[in-house]
Amino acid sequence: MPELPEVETIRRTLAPRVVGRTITGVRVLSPKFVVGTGPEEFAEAVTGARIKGLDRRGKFLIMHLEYPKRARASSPCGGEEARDGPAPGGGDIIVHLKMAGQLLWCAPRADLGPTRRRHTHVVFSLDDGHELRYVDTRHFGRLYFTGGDVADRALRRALQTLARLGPEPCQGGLDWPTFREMLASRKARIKPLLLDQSFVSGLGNIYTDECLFRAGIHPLRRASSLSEAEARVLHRAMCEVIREAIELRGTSVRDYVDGEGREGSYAGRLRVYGRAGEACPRCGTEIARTVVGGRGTYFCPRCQRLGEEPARSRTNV
DNA sequence: AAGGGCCCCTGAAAGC
DNA sequence: TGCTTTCAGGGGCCCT
Repeated sequence: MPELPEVETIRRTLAPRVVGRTITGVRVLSPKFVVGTGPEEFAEAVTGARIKGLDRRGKFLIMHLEYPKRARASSPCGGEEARDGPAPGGGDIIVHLKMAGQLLWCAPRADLGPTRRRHTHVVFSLDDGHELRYVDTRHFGRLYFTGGDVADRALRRALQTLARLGPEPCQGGLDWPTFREMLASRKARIKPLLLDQSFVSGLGNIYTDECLFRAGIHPLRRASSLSEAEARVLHRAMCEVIREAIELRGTSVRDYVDGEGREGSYAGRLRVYGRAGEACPRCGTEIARTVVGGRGTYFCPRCQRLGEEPARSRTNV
């Protein structure tokens, strides 16, 4: 469940290790993780490329590649065929870790244990002797190669999603008056809306619950029903939570580790997520758990009131 | 536009 | 103890 703070932490730990390095080899152990091109073509395409930069957008990691000038290997079918293949010498690698993906920088002989070994899907060899391994126990994550087949449905989909990401919820990505306006035109419930990456990008299930708790807003409130003051408080809560989580290098519940395999330490700071039945740190009421939009949702029923709309489900007299 | 449901996938936890 | 079932979750996709 890497969300913005985790992906940013991974980016920060990996960047100094891999930027400037040249990829000397690629092993694709599970073809389905590479989108946009076949495993052999992928390996052939990016071998020899230099990692020019490592960026993050929302929960996506973008590995910018730079290609040396090289003579096209002569095609067995003759030169004319080359135009139909993947774009020669081009393409970046876009990674989405989804639930449990890990990008690990390590020594080539590093033993990451049986579970990770079993779920190592792509291995990049770097020119300084290290490796960058893509490990994913849940098999949800993907590596998209932008130099691949432009007609590939999954690739196009991912690029479109990336292009349509909403602003980041903090660090100058979004000021609160704009946020207030964005909320005002939406009837959706606030939690699913914050999870919508085309609305704001980077929030996942954990931080959404934390932000709403901090702002004292019930996850089922309609976005447009939030007052100006509430919008402002929520905006501030998002900035604070994200900033603090990045400072503490992310939240490790289950699988998350950074680019060097280290856990983050924000888990101890979570106030509601995963704490059903425990006392609310603010008022002592038991933290409740419910399901919103199919996601486990934690909140304090006293600090986060649902004032609006009569709960028509079962308001026993 | 909004929302519900299913799917992908497997380790961990709960249930028996 | 050990086997079986349930659950978690980001996001695509389909349907209403």
